[in-house]
Amino acid sequence: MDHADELKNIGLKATLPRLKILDIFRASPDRHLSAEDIYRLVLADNTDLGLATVYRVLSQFEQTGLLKRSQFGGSKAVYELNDHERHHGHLVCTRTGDVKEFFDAGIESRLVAIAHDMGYDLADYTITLFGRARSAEANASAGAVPLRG
Amino acid sequence: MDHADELKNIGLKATLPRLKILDIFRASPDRHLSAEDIYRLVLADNTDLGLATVYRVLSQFEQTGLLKRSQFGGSKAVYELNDHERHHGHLVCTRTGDVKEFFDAGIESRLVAIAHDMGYDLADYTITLFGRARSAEANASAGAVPLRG
DNA sequence: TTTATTGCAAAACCTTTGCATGTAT
DNA sequence: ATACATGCAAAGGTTTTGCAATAAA
Repeated sequence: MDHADELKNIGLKATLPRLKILDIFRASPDRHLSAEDIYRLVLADNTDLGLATVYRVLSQFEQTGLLKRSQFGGSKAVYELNDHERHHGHLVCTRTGDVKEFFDAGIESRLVAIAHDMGYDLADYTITLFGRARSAEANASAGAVPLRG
Repeated sequence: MDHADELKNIGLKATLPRLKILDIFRASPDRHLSAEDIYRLVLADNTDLGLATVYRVLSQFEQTGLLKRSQFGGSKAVYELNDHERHHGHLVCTRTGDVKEFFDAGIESRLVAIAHDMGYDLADYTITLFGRARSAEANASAGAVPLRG
C-alpha cells in the first residue's frame, strides 16, 4: 500500500499537499515538526503550498490518528507521526530544544491507577521532562526505554 | 506579614492591581485561572484594570515564584498559586475541564532516573492526565496523594 | 460532474509592547 | 522627586475561516 492508498483508506483524497506533508514526516530526521517547519520544508522541496493548507492537513491527520499533536512549553504546537507504538513521554533539552522520547511501563500503569483512584478513567496523558544535557552523553538504561537516540 | 509586605519582599511595589490579583487567587475555589478569568473576576469585584496589566502581573508573579504557569491542551495558559508544596501533576476532566492535582513520589523519582539515564539532569517536568469522571466519585487512595478535592 | 481541497487574504485568538499618564516609595 | 506601574491602543505570533478557483474521484 502506497501513500496515496493510505490517505484514501482514512477517507482523504490523495492530494499533492497531503502526500508531500506525509513524505516530509517520513523523511525528517526530526520527528517533531511545527506547521511552520513543514511549510518551510515543503517550500524548500520546490512544492508550492499555502500555510493555511498545512494547518488544515495537520488537523485532519491528527483527527484520523495519523499524527499526534503536542506543545512543549512554547507557543507553537508540534506534530509527530503516530506509529502506533507505545504512548511515550518527551524529554526536552532546555538548551537546544531537542526532543527525545521515552517509555516507562511502570509510570504508565501508575498513572492509570492514580486516575482511577481519583474517580476517573484515564483517556490520555502527557509527560514532558525538561533537562540540561550532561557533557558525556551517557545512555545506559536502568529500565526505561529511550525510543530513539 | 500582609499581602503588601509580601509583594515588597519580592521586589514589587504594592499596587492595587497586584494586591487584587493576589486576593483573587487566594479566594478562588478554582486554583487554576487564566488571564481572562482573572480579568473578569477583578472587574466583577468593582475594580477597574486593564487586561495588559493582568498579563504583566501574572508574568511578574511567575518570575518571582509566586505563581506557576501551565497549559492544559487548550490555547490559553493558566496560573496557580505556588504554595511551595510538592511539584504535582494535573488531572483534567475531558467533560467539564475541571482540574485536580495529585502527587506520586514513585513517579517523580522514576522521572529523575529516566532523565539521568538519557544523559540529562531533570530541571522540571509536567504531567497532565485527561480522563472521564466515573459516576461514583470514588476517592479511595492506593498511595497517590490527591492534593485537593 | 460532483464533491472535496486549495490558496489567498482576512479574521480570530491570546499575548506582548510603546508610550504617555499616574502612583508608590 | 524618582523610579516604577498602569492603561490604552497598536502590534505580535500562531491558528482558523470565508470564499472563489481548482483538482480528485
